[in-house]
Amino acid sequence: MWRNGAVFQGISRRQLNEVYGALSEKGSFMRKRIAEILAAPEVGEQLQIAGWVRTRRDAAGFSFLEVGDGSSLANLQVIAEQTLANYRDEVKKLSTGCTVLVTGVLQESPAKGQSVELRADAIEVLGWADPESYPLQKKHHSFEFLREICHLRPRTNALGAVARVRSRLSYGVHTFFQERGFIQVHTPIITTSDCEGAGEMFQVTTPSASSVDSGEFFGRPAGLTVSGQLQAEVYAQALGNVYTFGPTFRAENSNTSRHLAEFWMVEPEMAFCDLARNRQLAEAMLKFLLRLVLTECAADLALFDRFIAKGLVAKLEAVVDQDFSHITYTQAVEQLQQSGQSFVYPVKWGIDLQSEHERYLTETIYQRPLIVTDYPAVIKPFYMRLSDDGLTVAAMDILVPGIGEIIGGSQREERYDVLLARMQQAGVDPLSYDWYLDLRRYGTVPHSGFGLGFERLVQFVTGMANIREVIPFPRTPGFAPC
RNA sequence: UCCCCGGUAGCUCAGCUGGUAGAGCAGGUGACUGUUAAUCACCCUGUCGGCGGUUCGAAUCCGUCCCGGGGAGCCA
Repeated sequence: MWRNGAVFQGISRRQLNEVYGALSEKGSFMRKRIAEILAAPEVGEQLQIAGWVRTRRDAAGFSFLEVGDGSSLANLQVIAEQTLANYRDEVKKLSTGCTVLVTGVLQESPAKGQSVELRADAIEVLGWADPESYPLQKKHHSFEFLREICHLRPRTNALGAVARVRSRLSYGVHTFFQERGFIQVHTPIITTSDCEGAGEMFQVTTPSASSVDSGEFFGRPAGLTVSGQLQAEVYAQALGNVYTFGPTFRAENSNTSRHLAEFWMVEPEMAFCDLARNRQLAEAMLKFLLRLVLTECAADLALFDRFIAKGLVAKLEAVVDQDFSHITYTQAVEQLQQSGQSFVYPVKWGIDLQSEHERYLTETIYQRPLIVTDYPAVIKPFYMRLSDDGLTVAAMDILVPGIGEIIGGSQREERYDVLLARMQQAGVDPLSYDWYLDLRRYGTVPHSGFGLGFERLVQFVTGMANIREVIPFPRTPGFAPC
């Protein structure tokens, strides 16, 4: 227990009291997170937990309460004896979803299923959950149903595990880049530049925009960002290596298990960097993140492995251990043509690879993450660097089994004349990208970067089939309940 | 947005070629039990996704809209 002046994990007792204290009607208390208790159980320790009742089972003269507080997948079993003052009136009426504050002593469990359990000295009910109307039951629910109650779904095992893994991955993204000297840049969410080729923009304006002189709040049409790349390039060409990690918006009417209208994207941008190093960084980053969750989220991954995607952990371990395969677009086309596989869309040099092609490459031929580079210039955006052959650009896609494209990136066109010509070919007005051209007029540098769809990463790591389950509050066409 | 499939009790689903509904789980009551998706008995539950049409009669057939799933496009 706490002693005055003690510091726990760098947090002072006063700070912890600010967070956890004074919640109970019986005065302040010091709850211990179940994850901490189970990580280093001390039999005989007097402690307090607070959490949600997962289930209550009655035995002769006492009840079992399974209590979870979200700190871990595992719950703590509470023994509630009938000698408790409120046993008959309250404890016996506890049901799934109720919130309780339990004070007691940790003891060894005589039965199988758990090594320790909390023998309650007092149980305070903080919140009831009427079993007649509480939607969550002690049984499996479909993810489609849970999506309709996304304010309650993080209380389930699977969605809680997703939230913990997602948080860890987010932390890992920052760790990876910060440890390598990358500067985080907060690129704008409201933007007036369309990152060409990145999809439809949501318009941003205000009903009273007409009261602003030009009729546009920002003096020109504005929208929610579809990519932070162009602005990240600005900072890369001042600070060297930068990254941006923030929300991204696409107004596409996409209805798939891999698309959201609002999602999070990780976009590093490196000055003095070519496509090969860009590729290496992307592979290193993915392996770093996978290694992180394999070691730090093992219990949550085990849940996914068992119930969501059999063999998940072995698959992730294999990705960490193996080198990613790398082929050029031209080689990909040849291999698809020679595969003997018949596709709905015939493979021909010059067409973009379709989903069926990408899946066949990564799932059937290579059976591991695959990097495809050097795509035809005609199917890629103007900012990608034109290669010496004049036909291809220094682009790369990283394809993973089950998801398809998880990363898209390129070396950027740093030559003013070539960039200008590519803009004109693409029908992009150079005047509206004058600031972008300035970066090539003054002290231009070869540079590269990529975009990682964060939710697709979480999907890949958790094995969740639908991207709507790996973001807390999914936004899709016709859906944004809270 | 396009193609295919689906929408029936709180949840997961059954309901053949039209005759206005049923199971398991959950919930309630009781019994039993160091239980752990506890067990046993009894009880309760429905605008059959919305609207319109065909028919004596529609959960069932037709049209349309909404929502979900699978695939595609767009992409991350």
